[in-house]
Amino acid sequence: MTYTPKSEFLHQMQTRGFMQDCTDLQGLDDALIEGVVPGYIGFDATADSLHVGSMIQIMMLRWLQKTGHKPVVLMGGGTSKIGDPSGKDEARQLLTNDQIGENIKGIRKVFDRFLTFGDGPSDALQANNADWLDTLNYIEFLRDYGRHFTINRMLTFDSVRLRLDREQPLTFLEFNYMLLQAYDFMEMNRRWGVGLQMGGSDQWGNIVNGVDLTRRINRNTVFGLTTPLLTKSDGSKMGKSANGAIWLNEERLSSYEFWQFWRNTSDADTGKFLRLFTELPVDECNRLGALQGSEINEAKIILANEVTGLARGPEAAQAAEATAREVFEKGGIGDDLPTVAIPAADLSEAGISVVQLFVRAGLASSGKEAKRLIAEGGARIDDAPVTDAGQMIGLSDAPLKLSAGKKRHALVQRG
RNA sequence: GGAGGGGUGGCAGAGCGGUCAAAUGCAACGGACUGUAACUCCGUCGGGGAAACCCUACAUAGGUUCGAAUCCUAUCCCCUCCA
Repeated sequence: MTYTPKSEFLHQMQTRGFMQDCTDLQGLDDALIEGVVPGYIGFDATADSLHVGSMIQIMMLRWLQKTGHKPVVLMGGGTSKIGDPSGKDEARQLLTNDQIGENIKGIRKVFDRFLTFGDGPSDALQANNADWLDTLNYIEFLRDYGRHFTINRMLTFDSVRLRLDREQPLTFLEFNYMLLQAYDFMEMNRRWGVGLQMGGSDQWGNIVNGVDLTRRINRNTVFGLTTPLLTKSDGSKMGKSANGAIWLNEERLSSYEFWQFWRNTSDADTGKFLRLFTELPVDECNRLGALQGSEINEAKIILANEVTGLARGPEAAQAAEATAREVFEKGGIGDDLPTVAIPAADLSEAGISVVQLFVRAGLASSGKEAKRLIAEGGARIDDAPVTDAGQMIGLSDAPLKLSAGKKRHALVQRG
């Protein structure tokens, strides 16, 4: 019953663990063998970067390109204007066009690392759904497309049904997201012959709607492919750390910290992450992931190097590793540690209080927290425990190493 | 439109006049153990201050009280049942 794909792309996807569901596995496989298939994934333009939660989709686009097809990055410039579709939290504040434009630029920078853009047949293409959604006319939309969606069917989709079952509100706006996303797919099929939409498994319903709509309106057969919802072995969603999200661009998160995130992968996830987020051969990923005891630490270093290499460049990965070895294996100082310069204007005669120092260095989110850290004995300066929260520290041009616990370090100097 | 229930810290969820910066669980942070892992255990967990101490907080705005997350009034929002 299980179909074994012959195309290089699907073969990779299947063996590496990217595949959850496909609308028609064999059909897609045939299309991929027959010629170049443009495939897209949509990204919200709600921040100026993406974080590791999107890595799996990014890698999928990269594989698509690597196996000879055409990745299309769809920026949700249009859909981002109406807010958060799945936000059961407080409504997100509306984004201005300028903000969305800036966000798209930032996200593009992330993709420039992973994809090759251009005009060639398998070069990546960037699209923005504002190009067609902004001018959409409600009446015409209803007349031409609304007729193709039945409420009966939409109610059967998990994304809708679960919400209704749980008696959580599902707004009309949110409900319409599905239609807009279906419209995106159809429009991109019309414009560029896009034949595949990928996404997380939570997008399944939206994707299927797009496939149906494209068939009805354009009379073209297109496909959908979803990835499993990625969770860590302890069941939590991946991508968050002490300081917040693990961003892919360096303006938001230093390469050293990015590297550390991967270095700290738990044993149980190492093999899986290697398969999903690196391009090492699957056999190698499996071998590394199966290492036992402290040996698996080498696998984690490889993971960190590979992923950091992709997202930040090989030099960044090397620098991060060198610093990590220096800091963790020798207890020294590495150049690549996050460095914070404190302007001389912020220093008094005696310097700056330790508490403030830790806050400024980003190792504590408030003075209270810094004091707590000190009281608990977790705060160190150049490896000497800080005992007095009231202590004043004089800074010079030579950096001081601040440590919060055993893992979090930063450098501070006068600047 | 009518009747009832409810809005509490990052989340979940107690409290229902003082001892409440608010039980408990999860998450987070520090420590012990280790392999920069997991598990377990211990501690911490609103903000400012070196400290004494002070300041914000239990949907919003008022009020009653010596004293309110707790009572009253109005407003907003959510849920359930009926029409």
